[in-house]
This record gives sequence, structure tokens and C-alpha cells, in this order.
Amino acid sequence: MDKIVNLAKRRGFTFQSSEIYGGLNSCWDYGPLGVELKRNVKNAWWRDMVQARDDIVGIDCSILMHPRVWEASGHLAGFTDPLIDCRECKGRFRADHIATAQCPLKPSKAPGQHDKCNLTEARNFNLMFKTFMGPVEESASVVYMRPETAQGIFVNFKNVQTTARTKIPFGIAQIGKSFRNEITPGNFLFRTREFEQMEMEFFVKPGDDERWFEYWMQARLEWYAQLGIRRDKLRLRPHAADELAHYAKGCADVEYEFPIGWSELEGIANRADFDLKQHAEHSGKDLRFFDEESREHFFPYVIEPAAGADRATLAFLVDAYDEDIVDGEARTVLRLHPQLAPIKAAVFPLLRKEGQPEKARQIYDLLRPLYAVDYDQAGAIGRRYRRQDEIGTPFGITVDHQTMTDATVTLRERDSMQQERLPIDHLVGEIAQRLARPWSR
RNA sequence: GCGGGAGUAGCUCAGUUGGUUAGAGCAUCAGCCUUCCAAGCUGAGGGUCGCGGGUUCGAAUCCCGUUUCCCGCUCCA
Repeated sequence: MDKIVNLAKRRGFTFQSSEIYGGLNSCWDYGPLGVELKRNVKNAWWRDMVQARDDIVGIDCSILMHPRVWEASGHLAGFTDPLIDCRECKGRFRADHIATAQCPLKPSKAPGQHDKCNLTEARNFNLMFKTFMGPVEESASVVYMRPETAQGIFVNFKNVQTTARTKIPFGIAQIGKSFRNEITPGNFLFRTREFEQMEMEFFVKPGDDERWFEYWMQARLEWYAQLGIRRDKLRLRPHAADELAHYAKGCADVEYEFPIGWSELEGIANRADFDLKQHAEHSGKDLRFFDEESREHFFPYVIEPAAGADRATLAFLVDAYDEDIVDGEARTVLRLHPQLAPIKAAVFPLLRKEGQPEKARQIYDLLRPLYAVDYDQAGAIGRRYRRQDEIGTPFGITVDHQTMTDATVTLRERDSMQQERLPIDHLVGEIAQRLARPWSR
């Protein structure tokens, strides 16, 4: 993991937030390469979730929502954990679990049950960020930063369903920032207090929910694999009944084996009709769906694949990291799926003479409107290939002496290190074709 | 939030019991040299030693506070 963080910092994938002021806990900024990578991840999600399907539409909701949304969703009540610390054994316990918890010093007893215990008062840890709407800081103007993007979808269910003229089963997808005051953030991008979610709520007929739950579990696992994550590093983990959230009827995580161990990339939850019912009740609006066939009104059930864009980006980065030994030298390569690579191709003049730099610039200008491309004339050619390997650029294009007479260039591939000669005229088509083909490590 | 460890250039580190303008390698930049897989040559830029106080004639070095990162615990919709 250290190597990843190091590379990310060194090559401008990520920086610590407000670094010149000493940094801000758990907050990270994406640099020039990181923003491309993350954008590619989000674009791939949107393309596969929305664009390529006829049963899912998109939405983009505001981060601030009416406070009553969070009453209805259960977050205002359920997002607060009263916690008790023991000053002696350093244990921390949820106040409502204290009777059944074990004291670390004396596991046969509950915390507080023997003379060594020195418990604090229960303190509330509200996981929602609170702020004020308008210039006056008074309780009437308190609003919350959303802790999940899902609620924006639920409260817009009727708006979307009627305007987009969708019929069940259908989904609404959203990518956006969420905020949670996690007690313990950490592990680089893995758990941050501000993070970006890629969520989709899929509304189905009650009774069809189990089938769709299975479908989305498999589909989401497959998504990561298609984008190049090694299958042996991916798994599905169904939640036990006692770890289910207050809204969930069933849940499974897509997990990736990070250097820190197996950790959640995405949760697929069967939220049943919890949310729509809650909002119908609290708002007084009828949020039921009318089914033309059966001529009946009902609350759809909801299957929710909820992914973390930052976690996904981290997983792609981690999984891509590779070190080859070539002639006794380590060669760092990011084996990113070409579609995710921040830079698709780099153009090099072999030598800085004979007009090679100018010719290379022309090719660079030709490709730039179409793809994120780079130009580099500094140092030996092998060194420039290595620089690009390290950030995952799939293609290198080299202009040489021969280019000046026959208008061909060398196309070099990151993965195979193979080189081939191509006419400049074929470059655009060739790159498009190679970016589109299936890829795996 | 608790306990432990750490913070010197972009990176990896050195810096002798506190003592002159804080060093190295790599990286970066400008040239040179090179006809396809890095680290040849010349030169340059870059650090108020995490931040803020204090002790001292003098602090990267000692003391206090604070912040960030890492590990463990706790928590995690």
C-alpha cells in the first residue's frame, strides 16, 4: 500500500487536502492524473449503468436536502451512536450493547461490572455533517449534508417516473458526493469523511426482488472484472442477519482484497419498500406505482447497488500496480484497463533533430481532441517509455528518421512491450479499435 | 476518541552529547550526446527541518502545545 500511496503522490494522482497548512484528516485531492482516472471510472459506471441500458435513467440531486428527508429515512435517529469509553481498559462500547459486551480486562464480565472499570458518560457520535442554511446560525436553519445519495432518488421517484415515462422494473442512477463523520477514517482513499458514491436504485415489483437482487449481485461483481480487476481478488460476501442496516431486507458486499485485507467496494442491498413508504408517510404524498396490467397501486421494492467511486479508483490503482524485472532492473507498470488509463497515448520524437519534434507535435495535436495524450521529448526513449508505464499509458507513439520519409511511426504497447510500424493515417482508427477491445491482465 | 510510533528538498534518507550560510542520492528543469526500452556529460532551481510557543548567547537537535500520517483498539447505513 505504501508503494501505491507513494506513486500516487509522486506522479500526481492524489495530494493530501490543504497540504500546505498541514493537511486535513482523511481528506484527499485528486491531481491531474488522479482526476482522469477517477473520471474514467465514473464514466465507465455511467456508460454501463445508464447509457448502455434502456431501463435505467440518471439524476443529479443537491447535496443539501430538506431536514425532514433525514427524519423519514431514519438517519437522524439511527445515524447517532451513543458510545461509552472505559478509561482503564481503553475499550469503547455502544451504550445499547453495554449489557452484552465483554470487558477486555475480564471477558466474563460486562464493562462496568468489576472494580477496574472506569466508564465515561455515553457520548453521542452523530455521523451526519450539520450546517446552517442562510446567514443566521439558529436551530431552525439547520440542514445536513447528505450521508448517502440514495434519498435524493427516493424523494424524486414520482418526478422521474412520470417525466421519463418509465415502467417497473426500472432504475435511477446517481453519482455524487456524500459526507459521513466517520469516527475512524483512514487507509488512504478507502475511508474518508467526504466521498463520492455511484448509486442506483432499481425499482421492482414486490416478489421479483429476490431475483433482481441475485442479478445485481452478479452484474456488479462482473463489472469490476470486466474493467480488469483480477477475479481471484474479488468476491461476494452476503451479510449476516445481524449486520443488516435498519432499512435492509438483505445485503451483500462486493469485496476486493486490498493490501489491508478484504474490504467492501460496493454494497448491494434489498431495501424492500422501506424508503418509499417512509417518505410517503412523512410527506403525505402518494408514492405508489400504478401497474397497468394488474390495475393496482403498490410500493415498489428497491434493489440498490451502492459503490464508492474513490474506493473503486483505489482498487483499480492497487490491482494495476506491478513491478517487472527487466534485465535486472525493476520496471513499475500500472496495468490499468486501457479505458481507465489517465493518458491513452504518449507521443515521442526519437531524436531532437531532423524535424522529429515538430512531426511528433503534429501527431500529438491530431490525437489531442480525441484522447488524453501526452508529449515527451526529454531523455532517452526507454526512459520515456518507463515514465508512461508507471502511470499506465497503454500506447507509445514514436517518430523517428524513417517517419520523415514514409509517414509511418512505431506503436509500442505497454503490456506486451511489442512494437509495430503503422502509417500515421491509421493511428486514430487503430487506437480507437484497441481501446474498445476486451482486456485482462 | 484512547494507546504506541513517526514527520528534515518532489521521493528515500544523513545530520555526531544544541554550535558557523542544513547535506547526499534519485527525481525535476535548461542544454549537450544519443536511430527504439531509464539512470552518459554540463549547469540550474528547490528546505524558515509539520505548525505554534518556550528554554538558551545559540535549537533540526531540549521542553510544552497542536496538527498530519502509520499501527492497534473502538466504530462504521
